[in-house]
Amino acid sequence: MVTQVEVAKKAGVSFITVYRVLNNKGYVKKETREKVLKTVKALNYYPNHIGQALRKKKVNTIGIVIPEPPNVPVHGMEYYNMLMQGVDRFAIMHNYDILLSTYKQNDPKADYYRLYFQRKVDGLILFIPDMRCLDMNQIVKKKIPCVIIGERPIDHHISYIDSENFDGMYRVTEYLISRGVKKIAFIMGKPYMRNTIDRVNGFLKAMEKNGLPVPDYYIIKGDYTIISGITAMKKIILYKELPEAIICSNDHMAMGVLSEAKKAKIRIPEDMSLVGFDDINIAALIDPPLSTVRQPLFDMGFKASEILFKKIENPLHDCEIKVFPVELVLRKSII
Amino acid sequence: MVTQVEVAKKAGVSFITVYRVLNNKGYVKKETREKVLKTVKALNYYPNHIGQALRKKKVNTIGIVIPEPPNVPVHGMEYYNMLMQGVDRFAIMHNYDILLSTYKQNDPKADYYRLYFQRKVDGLILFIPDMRCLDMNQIVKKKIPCVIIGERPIDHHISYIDSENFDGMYRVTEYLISRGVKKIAFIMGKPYMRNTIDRVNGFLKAMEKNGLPVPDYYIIKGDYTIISGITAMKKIILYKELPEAIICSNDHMAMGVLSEAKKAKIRIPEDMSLVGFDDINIAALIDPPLSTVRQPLFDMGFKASEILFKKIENPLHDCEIKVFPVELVLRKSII
DNA sequence: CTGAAAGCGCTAACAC
DNA sequence: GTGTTAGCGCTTTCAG
Repeated sequence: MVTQVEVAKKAGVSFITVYRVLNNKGYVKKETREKVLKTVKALNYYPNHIGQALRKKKVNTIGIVIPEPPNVPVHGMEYYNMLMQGVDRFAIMHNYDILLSTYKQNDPKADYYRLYFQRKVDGLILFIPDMRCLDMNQIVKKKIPCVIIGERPIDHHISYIDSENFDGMYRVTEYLISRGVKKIAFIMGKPYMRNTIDRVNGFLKAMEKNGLPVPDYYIIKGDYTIISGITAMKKIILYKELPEAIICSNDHMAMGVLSEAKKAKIRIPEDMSLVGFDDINIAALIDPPLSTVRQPLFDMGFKASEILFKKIENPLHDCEIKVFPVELVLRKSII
Repeated sequence: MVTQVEVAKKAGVSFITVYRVLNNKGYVKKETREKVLKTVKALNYYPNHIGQALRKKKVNTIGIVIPEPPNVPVHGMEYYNMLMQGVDRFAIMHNYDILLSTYKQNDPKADYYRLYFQRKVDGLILFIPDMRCLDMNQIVKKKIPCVIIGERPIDHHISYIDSENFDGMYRVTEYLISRGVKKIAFIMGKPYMRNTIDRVNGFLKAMEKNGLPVPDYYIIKGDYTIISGITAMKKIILYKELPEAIICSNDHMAMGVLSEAKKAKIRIPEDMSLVGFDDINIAALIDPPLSTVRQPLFDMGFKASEILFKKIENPLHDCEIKVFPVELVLRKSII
């Protein structure tokens, strides 16, 4: 392995000079500097990150904690990728790398903080953590630099990023109503997730405000997977009367509904309007293109990265909370 | 930060005893062992990975090198995710973590090996690297533990994983021919990629073997993006006569073709059959569901991880090459 | 302008 | 059974 010392030997100087040249610290004679740089190139020397890290107590690495890919039914991998892009972009700009850590969903033994305690990372970004299993006290007690995306811890000493789930559903429901739609069914996501609650409440609020009744059987359970959309639609088809619209808590379930509707020769949007949430890439490509609510995922990831970065560089930095606005994306699945 | 020494102090032993307990090395009295374990728990001590790494010259981390997500037109993020799942599964089983590194496509200055030279990782898996910019001599000269997925270096001292691209296209073409289809157009991927060449050759071989002519204008350029599928289809529509089938080098382009076909009121499969490659998740969900060729992506990632692991644990381990068979997935887009 | 020496947390060879 | 000591590659303080 090529070390400072080796470079120094070859260049006929002491290792400290090598250090100074590479870190622009202290004065080094021009010729010496050039000689050093030449040997660095010649030997293909890279500063050993482990040595640096041990000394500086900083590894310049961010940990992203994410459910195991096979169990990513929540919004699909695409959702996570978009967030990750944002995180990565900011991280690269500030010389951080990204370490990936997956955990099994609903596993009470999942060790969300391992990478931090091991000092493999300087801080963590948790993507939609399973709040039933996450011990959030640790974050505060152990002062773990940490940002949560997609959930909202009650503890006000924890930074998080989310989007206006309530508002998005509220607005898209209002839009449907403005188009004359009255009988609207709603398919929910996993019941223990905060965004599930917010989304259904946004829907209910809009209905209530417009004096529209929502019978119990118009609120159908789901779990964010395509298959749960299919199941829900099967149930709905059995109703005496089709709703005029179905709003789904995410795009995946809307796709399940759509495929089941096609089987049953129910035309979208002629017979029934359909709405999703998230605006995953496929949403624009299916037939008919899906109306949905877009979250600024890239920006959310980017911001999370930024907050975490500040916290790492300055542990006294206050925790930050940022809730991003969402955007209605109206496509042909709505009359 | 909690260190071995602190644990030792609290437990009233020397740090080496702590080390022994945690690593099951040498003999430690039962009572001492228990006392140590208790303090480890009490203090929430985790061995500092950086200290270990410096000493053992091993970071237990695998680097995955991947094009920047925004520029992942090749097969879409989904493709990479599936590979990643496989890599991750094996890695976790052997106590490795995964560090992500992105590079800009077609950037001659992209530093593919940085993470390794910095000792942030013990080895690298390159996902479909841009062979125009990759200096492969380095892998051999610097003995970088490395596995390439989706490309085939000519140098026989480099491990790689790929799938039977030629065979897949050959078989799917033969299948079409067996269904009575004769006039088949083919949309190519990026010209500098090995799998592009293999796929088009598989197609040509099947056509040739069956004595079917392929006029030049039936081989259309593309670059694996949806948009290039759209462009290609626009061109095809202008032909005097529609081909009886279009085979695309990947599913994304097939989706582009499909959406353009719908606009032009060309029915799939009644007016024209359509075939993709990869079997990304959406393929089964679009209308009509897309016939395609599936690569065992998870297994490919898993195997890559395994080969890399062997190479890291034993640098003398021979390089390995594994080409996975593919599977025809016949759906309704074919007559 | 350049260098010597100490120490980050851990492991491993060697004493007691 | 338990402890001492040296050293991994780097940074930093203090000398010259």
